[in-house]
Amino acid sequence: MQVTKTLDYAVRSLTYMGHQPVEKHSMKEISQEQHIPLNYLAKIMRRLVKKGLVRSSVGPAGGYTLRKLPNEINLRDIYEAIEGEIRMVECMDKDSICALYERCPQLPVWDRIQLSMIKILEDTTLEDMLRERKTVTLNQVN
Amino acid sequence: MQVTKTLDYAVRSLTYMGHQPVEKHSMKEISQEQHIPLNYLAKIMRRLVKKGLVRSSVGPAGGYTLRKLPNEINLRDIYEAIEGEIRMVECMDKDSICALYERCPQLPVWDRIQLSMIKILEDTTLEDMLRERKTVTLNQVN
DNA sequence: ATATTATGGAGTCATGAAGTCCACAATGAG
DNA sequence: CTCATTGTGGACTTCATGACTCCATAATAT
Repeated sequence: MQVTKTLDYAVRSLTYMGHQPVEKHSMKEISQEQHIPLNYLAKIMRRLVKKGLVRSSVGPAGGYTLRKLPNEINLRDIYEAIEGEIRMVECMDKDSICALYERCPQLPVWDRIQLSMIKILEDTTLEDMLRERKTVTLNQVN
Repeated sequence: MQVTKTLDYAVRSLTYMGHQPVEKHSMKEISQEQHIPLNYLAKIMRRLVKKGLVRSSVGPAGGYTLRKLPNEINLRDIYEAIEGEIRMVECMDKDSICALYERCPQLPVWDRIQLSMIKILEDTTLEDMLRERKTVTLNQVN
């Protein structure tokens, strides 16, 4: 039940791009600014492109741009782009116990947790996180 | 962000024992009834004993008993007995980015999710899960 | 005494996260 | 046109961890 490094990288890259949403950002730039291994970032960006979160252009002066405004991209989108569908439990031991003479008493619990998680993820946009950052920065300056 | 099989086994064993909370249940019995590999269950039970959730006695007619009533054992206890402290994020890249010129804009989000998760886990007791099971069983009979 | 039950710890196996490498494709600048 | 720059696709490596297995040992009821 952990946030993977890969997801962390993705979120960081996107928040970074969200700073100037219209500009193009090269992989190299993102990698350096956010301290993400270049080759690994490449892999991550591919997924984000494929899932339609960012647009890419190749060649010199190529790079990535957000496809939507920061307030239109929520964390669920990002999560699912990287990790796939959100699911906390695989139903285990399908054949014998669960199916036959009792139903899993745990499932409702994990379901509730999962739902509340999804809701929070959906309610949080890139913009929220950008705001978070600016506030903190300002606090630190004062 | 997955419920491990180990945790599943633990919860299932405990709900099973919660059925007759005072009785002693041998590992073999639990293993067979719940379809959990005996040797692996041994490992899990050790943790539950060490963390004070169940009491054990060895020798013939030995076995395990719940140390508290089912309504006094919540899922957080079980979770932490098996997986250790609940924590969704390790703060990554501690040295450079986070600490120096900005604070992580993601942290508040993961915190919120984690808190809501913990709350639900705490609010759910073994008894709740037992009730769940009985209800379902009755439904199936009718 | 002995069979039964739990304890402790080492060892195995498979999977997946995290990261590396490299050959290839697109494209803007001179 | 060509060449340096930037992204794409995929194979490969490394390491940690979950999910077991095995075995030798300790306690104890009969």
